[in-house]
Amino acid sequence: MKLSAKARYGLKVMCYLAKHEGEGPISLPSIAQEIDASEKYTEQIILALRKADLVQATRGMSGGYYIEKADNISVGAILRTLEDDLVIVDCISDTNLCPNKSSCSTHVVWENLYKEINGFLDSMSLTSIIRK
Amino acid sequence: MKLSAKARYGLKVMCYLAKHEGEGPISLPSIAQEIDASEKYTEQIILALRKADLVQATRGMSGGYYIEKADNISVGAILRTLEDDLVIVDCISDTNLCPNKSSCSTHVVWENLYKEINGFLDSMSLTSIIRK
DNA sequence: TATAATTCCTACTAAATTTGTAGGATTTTC
DNA sequence: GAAAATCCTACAAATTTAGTAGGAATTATA
Repeated sequence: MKLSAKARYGLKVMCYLAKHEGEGPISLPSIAQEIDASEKYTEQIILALRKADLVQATRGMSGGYYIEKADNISVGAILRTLEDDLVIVDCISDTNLCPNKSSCSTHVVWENLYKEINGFLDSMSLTSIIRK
Repeated sequence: MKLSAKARYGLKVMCYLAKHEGEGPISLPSIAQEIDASEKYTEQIILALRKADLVQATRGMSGGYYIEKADNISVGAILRTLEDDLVIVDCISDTNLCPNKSSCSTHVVWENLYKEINGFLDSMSLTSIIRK
């Protein structure tokens, strides 16, 4: 039940971009340096975030990455894209895996824990966590 | 952020034992069959639970495992013993890892998420989840 | 129009962790 | 003393995570 490095770095990236919202694109080297990871690794993380439409990019010289509305981006949305939808136990997403779903005492626990985690993380926006 | 098989099987074991509280010791082969895992693997899981004092055992012929007070055992306590204390990110337990703890926007998120998860799981007793 | 700085995309490798197996020691009942 | 059980530790296989690498495509600017 450890959070992946991808998710940890990813949220750092998003915080950094959120702090500089409206200042134009920020280049990969700057971001990688800020979060203290290699450029190549950082790139992969941002790629995922961009494909989930949480980050915007402009290519070419003087391009880079930026965030559009930090206030509308929840921590939950970020972690779900980097952490396999935050599915903590497969049986809650793939119902075929759990034929006796209704009679299983543990299934209820996983399902409620899943909701708890997601509810909590969705209640936090990027802006809310950077101003503290 | 996946729960380990150990934790999943472990909670199943505990539910099974809780359902038979007061009926005397239940042998490893019975438990392994119930949760659909090998005896050797099940044994390791129960060993951990016993060392955490969540399960009692009697050795020798006609021995086995049993639970004392299912009502006093929280799901949180079970998962913490099988899941590295439910520490989702190392910086929340090993403070040396996070020198800039106070200025780090993400640290607060992990810390609160940790509290949220533990609080939720601690609020559920074994008995509460098996009668449903 | 060439060049440099940038993002985009995919494949692969190394390290770490998880999952599960195995073997034998110890204890207790009958 | 034999059988049935728990106890304990070491190890192997499988899976996942973390990180590296290389090159294609795009764009500003000199």
